Amino acid sequence: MRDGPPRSPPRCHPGHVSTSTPPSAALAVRRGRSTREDILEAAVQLFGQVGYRTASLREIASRVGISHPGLLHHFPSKAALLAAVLARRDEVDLAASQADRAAGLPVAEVFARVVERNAARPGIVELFATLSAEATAPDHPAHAYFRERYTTVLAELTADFAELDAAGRLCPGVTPESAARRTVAVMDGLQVQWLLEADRPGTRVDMAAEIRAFYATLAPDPEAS
Amino acid sequence: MRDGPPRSPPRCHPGHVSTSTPPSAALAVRRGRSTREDILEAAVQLFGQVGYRTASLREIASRVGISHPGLLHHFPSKAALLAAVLARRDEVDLAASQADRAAGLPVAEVFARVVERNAARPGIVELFATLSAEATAPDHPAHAYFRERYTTVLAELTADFAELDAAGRLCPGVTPESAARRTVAVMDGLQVQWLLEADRPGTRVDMAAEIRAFYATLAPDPEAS
DNA sequence: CCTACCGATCGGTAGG
DNA sequence: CCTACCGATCGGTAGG
Repeated sequence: MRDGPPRSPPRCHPGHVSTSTPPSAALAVRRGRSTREDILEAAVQLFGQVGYRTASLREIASRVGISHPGLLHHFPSKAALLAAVLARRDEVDLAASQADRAAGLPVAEVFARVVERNAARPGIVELFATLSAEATAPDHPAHAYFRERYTTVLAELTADFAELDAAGRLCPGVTPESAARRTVAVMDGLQVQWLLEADRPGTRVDMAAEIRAFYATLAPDPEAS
Repeated sequence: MRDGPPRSPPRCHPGHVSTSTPPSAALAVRRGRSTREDILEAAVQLFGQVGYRTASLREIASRVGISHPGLLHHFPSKAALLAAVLARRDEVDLAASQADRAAGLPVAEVFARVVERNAARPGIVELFATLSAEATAPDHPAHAYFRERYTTVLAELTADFAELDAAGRLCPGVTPESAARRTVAVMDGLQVQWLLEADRPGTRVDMAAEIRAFYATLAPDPEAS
């Protein structure tokens, strides 16, 4: 039985390849773009599709158009590549969320936008859904990362809900910590449903809408009534 | 780098090994118990710990005390073993839930008990959390299984919530389908948090309590107020 | 960045 | 249920 990912030709980025590109330019097709970036992007995709452990450096390298020792020239080991992928995601996501927060958006909206951005990039959702389950194993190279990530996110969210609670806007009977856990859980769980429905676009969950509706049951929008 | 599971001696079942067992009986230690059962149990554990793709037949076989071709005598392929594991779980879980329903327990309690049973068997939780994320890939051998599973569970739960809704007991603004999706999502998401907290028992999520509290925000218990 | 190679491990089969 | 083996694939290294 074959379980691996289907082989695909090296991926190119939109705008980097045009029909007028002469065949002789094929080898230079990545010119002007860092190989490191290409590797990171391909790694996000494959880690997301098959998980970290099943993904092979050879497959990632081939999608970028280099050999696998070539890849190891940029990242000294498979675990180092994973770490770089995770660090990159954190940078990008954190920056976007902080911008939203700085713009004065309510916490509920900041979260809904995170989900909205995710829904536009299935590869990222696959990556985190697959990895967070895989990294549940204590000897997984991303185990510490995900533990810290969840601890941090839960603490931040708990603080946000505690603020709402102090303002009397948290539903009675719901503790800030419980609200935080549930919010993270709903986000994670909806992603699995969403991924499983990838091939029936019509009936797919609208993750952002669900999150907004869910949030409203925890801390009703004061302007809504 | 080594990513695989730590090697462990063949597992024995409580009650099957006593300190008075003579060393010469070691090879016959499985007598009286079906090898098939032992294989299934070991497979649940390893699939849960490292995922289906990373788990090896050799490791499972060695935990049972047989060779890997010996394992293939009982299950003709790795995918067949996975199918058997999933079928077994469905049998057991379905029977327990139907008994609870037949006993007249409200839907909320039936679900809380599913979670309670899960919390007592970390291996099963690991199995489903890991597999459901892994099986998100369309070419995974359990992809169809999990698609059907989610479709079925969501449909059943939606029907349950529609009944509550008809009785006027569903929170306003929440559709039965949305309530179902959220319930499943919270269960799945809490499991990931719970698994990541495996080594700090004190602060671990109480999954069943969270589910009960969550459910109460969707369809408040009429006797509670 | 390459070719060439290493030891290890994989699922499955042959043949008993 | 076993030993012995298969072709394929893995992460990483040597050496350039």
